[in-house]
Amino acid sequence: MSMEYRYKHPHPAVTTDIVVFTISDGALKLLLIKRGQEPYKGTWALPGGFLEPNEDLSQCAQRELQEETRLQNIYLEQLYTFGNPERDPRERVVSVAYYALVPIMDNLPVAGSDATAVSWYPMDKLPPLAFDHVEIVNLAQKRLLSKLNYTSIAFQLLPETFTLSEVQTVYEIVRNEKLDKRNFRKQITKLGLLEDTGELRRNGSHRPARLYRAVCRNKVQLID
Amino acid sequence: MSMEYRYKHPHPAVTTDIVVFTISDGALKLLLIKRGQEPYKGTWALPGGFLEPNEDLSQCAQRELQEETRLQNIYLEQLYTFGNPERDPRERVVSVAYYALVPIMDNLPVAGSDATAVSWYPMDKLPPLAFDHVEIVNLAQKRLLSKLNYTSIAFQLLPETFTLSEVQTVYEIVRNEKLDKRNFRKQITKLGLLEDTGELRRNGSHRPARLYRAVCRNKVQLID
DNA sequence: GCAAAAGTGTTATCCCTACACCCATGA
DNA sequence: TCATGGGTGTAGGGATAACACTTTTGC
Repeated sequence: MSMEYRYKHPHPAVTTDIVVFTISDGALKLLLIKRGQEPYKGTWALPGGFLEPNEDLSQCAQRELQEETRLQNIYLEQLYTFGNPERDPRERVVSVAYYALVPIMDNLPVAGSDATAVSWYPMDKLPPLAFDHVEIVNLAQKRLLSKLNYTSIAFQLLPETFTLSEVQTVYEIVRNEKLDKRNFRKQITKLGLLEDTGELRRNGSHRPARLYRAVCRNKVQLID
Repeated sequence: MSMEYRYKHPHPAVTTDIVVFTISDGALKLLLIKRGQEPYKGTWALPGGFLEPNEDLSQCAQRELQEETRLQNIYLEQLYTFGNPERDPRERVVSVAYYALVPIMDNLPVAGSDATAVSWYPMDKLPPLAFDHVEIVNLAQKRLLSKLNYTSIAFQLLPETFTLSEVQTVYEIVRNEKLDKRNFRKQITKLGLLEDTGELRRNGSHRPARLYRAVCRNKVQLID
């Protein structure tokens, strides 16, 4: 394809970048991709790419996300749009940033579609990032933290069924503080978002834990 | 200028649209502009326009806002980015929406730079809007309402100095409900955001009201 | 029986809500 | 003196925060 696209006025390129969070090994982690081309070749960066002519912004983010993780039904929300004229050395690029939450899993998928390196990094040990991606990541973390307080977003970081201790762990890791077990359970159950599955999980050599399900896992809602 | 801009891949046009709110005559009002050209010629629309090659997104919004209102130092915040491929019939347009808050004024400026009609509409009597602007306006109103609860954004709708009753009026109009005077005053003063100017405003035939100033009017901050 | 995580209540404090009257002024 | 909006306090109920022991299981 050597076709050219012509416009009477200058048009910036538009991309989406996705901040993909998950929790594993007791830490909040971020999905990064090692760039295979200039600029910033060899530097870690957020997954993302150019907007196709006939897709909506969220479709673009979803497509890019799936190309990197092969994951379906991942929670995805628009974060902010970054348009500093200098943010990409090649040309003017406006990037619509999204963030995504991948549920806790035993085997985190990282298979990239091509030979590029893909890896989960703990938020407190991030490598240097390309472009203005540090800024995007910081904003996403701030948003996640504050949404935890007034929405049911935490369940997007949990699998279909989970124990109350696992919910508490999500809150503790994202907020980076220990919480009181009894108070936490009172609060979280009072919200009416949890349904007891009636099943138990027998884990190690200790009392089994009740398994719960989020009443509406498909939509994040305001609470209180 | 008959110059053409060429790209190897299709690039959408990028615009900003601004949802400009103010309060007057006891109602939340929105600044609208009657379109002078197709598409949607003669229909009311949000102020906004194309991103220039060397300006940041917020600069673009600020510039468009100033061209319509001649106002400086207006609070401006990015809202959301709209990119439905069908949202503009001419070409693919991605619009970064902002919202702006204009303080209560006696003489609201509406002088457009050119001959276009510019007008403030009460939110409960909006005319039909061009493009997807209804959607943008609804989202902005929702955002304003929720930010009122956890930030000091209300002071952006007030002049330099103001009475407690005026603050209460802002809350009542945006939230569309009456509030208890004593409880409101206790809450708002407890936040530590208000500074007593020591001056009084003598208004009508009643006791004069104390005038207050927002401690940090230049930055909107989280409260609680 | 012992280690390890699950589960469970009470009390003191703070915050929110409901509610009604006096004050200072201009006409 | 009257009409108008400005200004003030208290009491009851509900939410929040601090705090420790028993239960169930696997080994």
